[in-house]
Amino acid sequence: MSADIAAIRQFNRTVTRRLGVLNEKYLGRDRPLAESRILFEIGSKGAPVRELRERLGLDSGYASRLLRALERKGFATTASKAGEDGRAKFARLTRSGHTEVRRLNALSDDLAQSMLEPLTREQAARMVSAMTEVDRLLRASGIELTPVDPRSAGAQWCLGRYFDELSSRFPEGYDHGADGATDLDDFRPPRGCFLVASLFGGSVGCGGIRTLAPRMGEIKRLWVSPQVRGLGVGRRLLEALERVGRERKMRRVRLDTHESLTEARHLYRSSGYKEIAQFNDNPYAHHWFEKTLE
Amino acid sequence: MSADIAAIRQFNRTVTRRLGVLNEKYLGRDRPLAESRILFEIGSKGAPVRELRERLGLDSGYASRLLRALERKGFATTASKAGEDGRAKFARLTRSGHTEVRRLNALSDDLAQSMLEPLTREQAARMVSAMTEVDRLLRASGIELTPVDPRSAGAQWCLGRYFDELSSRFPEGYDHGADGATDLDDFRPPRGCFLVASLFGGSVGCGGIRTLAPRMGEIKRLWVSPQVRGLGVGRRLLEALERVGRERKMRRVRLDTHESLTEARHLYRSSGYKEIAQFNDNPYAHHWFEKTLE
DNA sequence: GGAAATATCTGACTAAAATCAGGCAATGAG
DNA sequence: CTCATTGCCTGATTTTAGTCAGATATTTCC
Repeated sequence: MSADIAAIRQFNRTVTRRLGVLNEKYLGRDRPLAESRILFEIGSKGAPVRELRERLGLDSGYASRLLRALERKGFATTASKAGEDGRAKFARLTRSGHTEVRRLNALSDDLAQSMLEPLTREQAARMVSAMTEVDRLLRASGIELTPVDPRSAGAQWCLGRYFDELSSRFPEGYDHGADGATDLDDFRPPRGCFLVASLFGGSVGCGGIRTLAPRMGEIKRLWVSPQVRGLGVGRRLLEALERVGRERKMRRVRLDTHESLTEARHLYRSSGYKEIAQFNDNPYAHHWFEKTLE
Repeated sequence: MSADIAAIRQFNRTVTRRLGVLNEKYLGRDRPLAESRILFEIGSKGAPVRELRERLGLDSGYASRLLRALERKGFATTASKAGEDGRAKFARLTRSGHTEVRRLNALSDDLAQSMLEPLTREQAARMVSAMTEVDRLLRASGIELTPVDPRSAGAQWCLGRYFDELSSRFPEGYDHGADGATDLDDFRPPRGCFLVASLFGGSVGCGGIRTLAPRMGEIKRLWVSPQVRGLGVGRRLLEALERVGRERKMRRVRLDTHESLTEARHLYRSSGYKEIAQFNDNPYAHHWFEKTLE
């Protein structure tokens, strides 16, 4: 275990030295690195200022200043989107901003190339596959679960994605209205809890637990963003929700699922859930599960 | 290939975001990060100021300032070592500097721990082994070969290590004097060339080529530091020296080696060298090789 | 011994990164 | 309609990082 920690520290040292040097050399050449980073984050489709700040971990004043600098240089514009919250602003790249991002992308490619160059073909292949693995697992380990109000922006965003996905995966489609009007307040303390999984300031999953009856909980709305599937986020959410249930003195938790959601069914089975008889009249449920909490 | 580059860029993004945040959170809490880094580099045994500067890539003025700051805070002292070059200074930790480094080490361990924590046992094991691999190969790709004067500090340092190693590996020991006084000037242009391999500002390997006769070169002093063995540095040095030979219009290169240096012999064979009859009277040589340059 | 080179230090300076307090406009709850 | 909140902006200010041109002391080369 302590050998693991030594290995991670060694990795940390090497990587920050090597990437730090290269990043500055390639991307911070004639402009502050923070400006390049924010240009990247805006991306071709633009992004809400709010999100830029969160993703890069910037103070709102500082973020504003950087955007203003980009505006002065003619690389980006920010404006509030018509129809949406007029306070929130949205940053977009201008034409020359796009050009600039392409230039940065080319530099970034050179940077990557320069890391491969000195290696033999075999070493390069091994490095790339190890990097892919580290990237995957580092993202997994960077995901944090936070209890939030189910009406909060993050929770709402996840639920939106979740319902979209149900519509596209259920052969019969999905109508949120028909899904027995679930009261969001059920997922707020003290009757329940709603968790959001987040990575680098963005939401990548959610799940809620509510009280069905005394000592009996129900888990619903368990969703994991496609970009982080296979990293064990679903299981972490499930286990965290069960922990909440235990704290609330629940003895059993139930949940239901649609036939087409096979990964979910697999997750539930392997987490100790047993299939039981139908316990509700959810028109989209085909399987009903229950687990006794220790 | 372009997929490889995309993978590296993704790795770069994830890693700088994740490690950057954690490093600042853990190590830069109440002091500039550069100060923490320099404290680390001084280490428990102390270090020459020169080396600190090189390892961290700092301007001499800036390094001096940082050391002064640490001195003011009572964490380190710098003084010239008695008996050694009076211009060069040596930095040491004070008692409270040691305490501070221990504190930083503990934080660093926590940091590593925090990366493992959210993962399952299996994921953690995979991440650690992938990190070890990335670290190895990133160090390999960070190694640069530079032609230098064989009398330069870097070259001399490597040669010192090299001769030390010969003394400890040859059963009969090694006396540099007996090794047919090789003139260092032979390895300077235009008659020859001396390469040093360096990583993060430190020297980790070397090798030289000189002119034995018109159109005939000899490679000598090929050495790779134990800390970077197995990364292909020896082969890179050898190939670079051959390239120099080609540029100098040499048609063939020769070299000799001691019986006990089996890895070297393996390297030469697999690089296209053929064993030939004894061509010199080096008392420490048992095998003589030659390769025709294309 | 004198000139050139080396190793560090100092002062003056700049740029980048970041924080803080206050301000304004849009929004939402009551 | 009012008032607290939210999202962003501005000006003032600080900290961190880094550069550059000498200054000083020591060593090395001739």
